[in-house]
Amino acid sequence: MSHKATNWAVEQRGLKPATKVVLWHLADRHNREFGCFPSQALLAHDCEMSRASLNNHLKLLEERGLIRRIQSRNSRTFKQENTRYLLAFEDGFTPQKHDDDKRDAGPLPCPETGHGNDAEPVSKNDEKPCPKNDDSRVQNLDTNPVREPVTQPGNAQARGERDFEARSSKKVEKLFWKLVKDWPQLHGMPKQRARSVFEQLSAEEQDQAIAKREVWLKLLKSQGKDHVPAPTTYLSQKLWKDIPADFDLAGEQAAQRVAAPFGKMWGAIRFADLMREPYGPAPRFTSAEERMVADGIYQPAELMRQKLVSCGWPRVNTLHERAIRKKHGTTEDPALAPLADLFGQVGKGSELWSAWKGLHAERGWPWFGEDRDCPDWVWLPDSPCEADTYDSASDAVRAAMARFENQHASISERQAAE
DNA sequence: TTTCTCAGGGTATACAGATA
DNA sequence: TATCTGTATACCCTGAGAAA
Repeated sequence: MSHKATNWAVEQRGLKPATKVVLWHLADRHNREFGCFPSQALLAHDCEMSRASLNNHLKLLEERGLIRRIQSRNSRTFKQENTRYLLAFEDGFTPQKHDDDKRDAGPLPCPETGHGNDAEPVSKNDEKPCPKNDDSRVQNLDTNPVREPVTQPGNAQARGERDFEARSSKKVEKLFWKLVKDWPQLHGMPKQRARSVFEQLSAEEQDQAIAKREVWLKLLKSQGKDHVPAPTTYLSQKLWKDIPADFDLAGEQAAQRVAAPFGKMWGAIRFADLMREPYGPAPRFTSAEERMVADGIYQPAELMRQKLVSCGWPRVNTLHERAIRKKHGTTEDPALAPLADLFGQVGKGSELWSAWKGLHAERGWPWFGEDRDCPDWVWLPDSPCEADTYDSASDAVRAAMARFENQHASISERQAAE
């Protein structure tokens, strides 16, 4: 998550609430180093809307010039990959041109100008779809350009033949097998194409590809990615060049270690976030909710409280989501290590478990324990004394929380002083 | 070897409910 | 009552992998 991105998204004005939710979740998925590549299924789940609705909002955002979609295909398999979403605050962003731009689309929504141009209806219902529409991939299927697989790097000619003439084919073969040996998920797969691409690289690039392989694999792991691209992709796209300059094995171990889901460090990061005041998008009542409040079905304070639980701490919700749906953890924060030491395991369904659930409800915090995929044992703050020395599980939980809060406060003070 | 299903991406259309 | 909005469904592409 990038705070710059989410802050930027929150500041945008003149968008429909649902569209803003989509923008906010896109920003939430944005990574400063690697950009924004969420699948539509994930985004739709995040935004609690169907994929079709999501696409409508994405289109609106694109028309507003707030995002730009860049589709890509795997150079080896031609399979469509996750679309990259460029956000308008990113360096080098240029909005996608649309036919709609020919009309006066009005000012872009921004903090300075306030609302955009409302003179035109948002609905496009009166614009009948046209088979000639260039924007429609459905209507132009037969003309969709299909790129041939990348078999030669684009700069091969410019580089000249000198580099790979300098190495004997035997040496190149030896180096190639060194590279692909033990490559994850490659057992039994044909490697001729990868070798062909490898041979096209300069000697220097071949050495770099081999030298950077392990660091690149660690980088993928630290990003929580299950899939490891094939050697062909690694070589043809020269993916080792995407490794951030400050990312190395030592650094990765120190700063990029992944905190296991529901573990001590994961819990410390989660509770540290809950120590903040709610910071998600300000909840608003829908018109239906306003009517229910007016009819006395809901108390406004209670309804607002429920909404805060679901959107007050977006990072915590993302942690839950990733942990439960994908079994992914999060990047460790070494500064919180002392907090992680305060944690102990709590069994699902135990008295302590119920007490923790109660404390979450009391404080209006999101709780993850109801999900059926939640593990049977989860690390939660431990009480200073044995649990049976307290009058009740609730007292033990309060004591554990108090100790955590004290420790968290001193860490925050120390960080502020530094 | 062929066929089918799935998963990734997208748009078009009809419909129901909400709103002005 | 017309218009807007969100959703479901249908349809299209690609390649991978399983089954026949």
